[in-house]
Amino acid sequence: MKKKIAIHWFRQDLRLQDNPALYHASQHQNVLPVYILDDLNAGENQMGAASKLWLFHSLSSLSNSLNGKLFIANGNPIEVFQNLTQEYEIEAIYWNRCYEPWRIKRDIQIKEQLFSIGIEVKSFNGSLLWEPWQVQKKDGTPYTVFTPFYRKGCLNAPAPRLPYNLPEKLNLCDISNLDANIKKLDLLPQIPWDAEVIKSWEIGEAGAQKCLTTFLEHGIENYKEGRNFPAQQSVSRLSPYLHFGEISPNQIWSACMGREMTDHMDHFCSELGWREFSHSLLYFNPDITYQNLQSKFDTFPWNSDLTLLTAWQKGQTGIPMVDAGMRELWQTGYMHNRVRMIVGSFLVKNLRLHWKHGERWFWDTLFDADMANNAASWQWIAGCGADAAPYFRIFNPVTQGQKFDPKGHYIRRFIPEISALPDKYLFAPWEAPEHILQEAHINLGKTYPLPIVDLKQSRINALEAFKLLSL
DNA sequence: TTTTGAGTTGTTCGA
DNA sequence: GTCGAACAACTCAAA
Repeated sequence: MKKKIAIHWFRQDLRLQDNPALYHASQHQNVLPVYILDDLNAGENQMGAASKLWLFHSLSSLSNSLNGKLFIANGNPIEVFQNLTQEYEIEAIYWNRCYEPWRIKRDIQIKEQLFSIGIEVKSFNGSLLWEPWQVQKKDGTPYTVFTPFYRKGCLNAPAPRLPYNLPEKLNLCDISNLDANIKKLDLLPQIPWDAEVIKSWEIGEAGAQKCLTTFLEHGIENYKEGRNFPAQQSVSRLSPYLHFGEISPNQIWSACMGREMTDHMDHFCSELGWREFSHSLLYFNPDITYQNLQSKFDTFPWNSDLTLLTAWQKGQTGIPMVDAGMRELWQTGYMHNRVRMIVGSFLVKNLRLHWKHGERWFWDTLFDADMANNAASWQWIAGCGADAAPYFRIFNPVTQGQKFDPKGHYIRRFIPEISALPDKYLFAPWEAPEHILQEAHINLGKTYPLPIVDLKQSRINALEAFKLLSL
């Protein structure tokens, strides 16, 4: 006699708490939790190296929480399910919805095919505060500007649901040939660069909860201003956990609503609103990962000098604030939000390289790489995205450094070779007199690069090029 | 249909 | 050093 089984398909919801699909699946007699690495359908969108590393540890953590009873597979999900249905009596498959275009397309097909062989599929919202189709303008079309999207659209819509409790019972299947070996997914890098990078993170559901608690106890009190200073501990760093679903936005939202509503809290909540906005943009414009949202940018004269790109990627541009950011990314799999804007503006406007190069690099190196956030944010900084701001907003990495890293803690942490420079020259070493450089043991062009581009001239050039677009 | 107010995050220059 | 203006013009969203 075969046991009746419901599958919970884990995707971007690697948690047990507040997991709507898992909660409902748990009401079946037996639950088989499954994770499938699907590089096949992902194609060009398959996870980058940093994401895969995070996933490895996140799955290990999840598998532990499930007493090792997580079924792991590598391949085409429909084939995995077909194989499982041949061996076991699968009653239903549960999952929480994903919103990347390729996943939507795939999931629709899977749902149809499973339906045709008599298996029920139930999907839930486990990743967004509001479904994209729930937040629309009065005329039924999607918002394209953040502020009305969030203030009018989201905040006037029904409040986000409260978090689900843990399933009261969860009878995990003891299937005989359970393949729970995460190693076979080949997620870890060939060259072992990972040990150092994951040091600053506690990956998994418990780590996500700690991260939230720490932020609400220490970071939120000065969030509105403090979030601009990369050397301060004022941002939540919840983004990778949110991407993989080790925590849900509803858990965060609900924790925020349970506290005093200050300006700081309001600002933090609006950042969750930005996440919703990015997902809405991607949902209604599925090609924003490669297509300018504003088509007038299609004729923009991008630079094609890829040696500049390499210097940017390696944190060797000779402009400390930019290099510090790029090295933080490489060394930690993360970059502070303020610095993301600085390095992004620099790539697109000063080096005038296509935003797509930045999008791809971030996709490969960020732990929190997320298709919606990444594409929407790169288009935003490039000026071709959903942005009401003027084209002449070009960040000056020197000014930004002086303003937001005034003591140079951030720069010195990531660029030790110039750490002996006095603050006055730290942000623009090329302006330092020779004797100051000598005292700091710096030989520009040898121990630290000369700037690969003239900030002032490249700004003027970019303004010219952008002006031509609006003609 | 027309009108109105407003739009994440900046920089530079000159008083 | 500090402050306000200029940098342009457009489109969005709602009344």
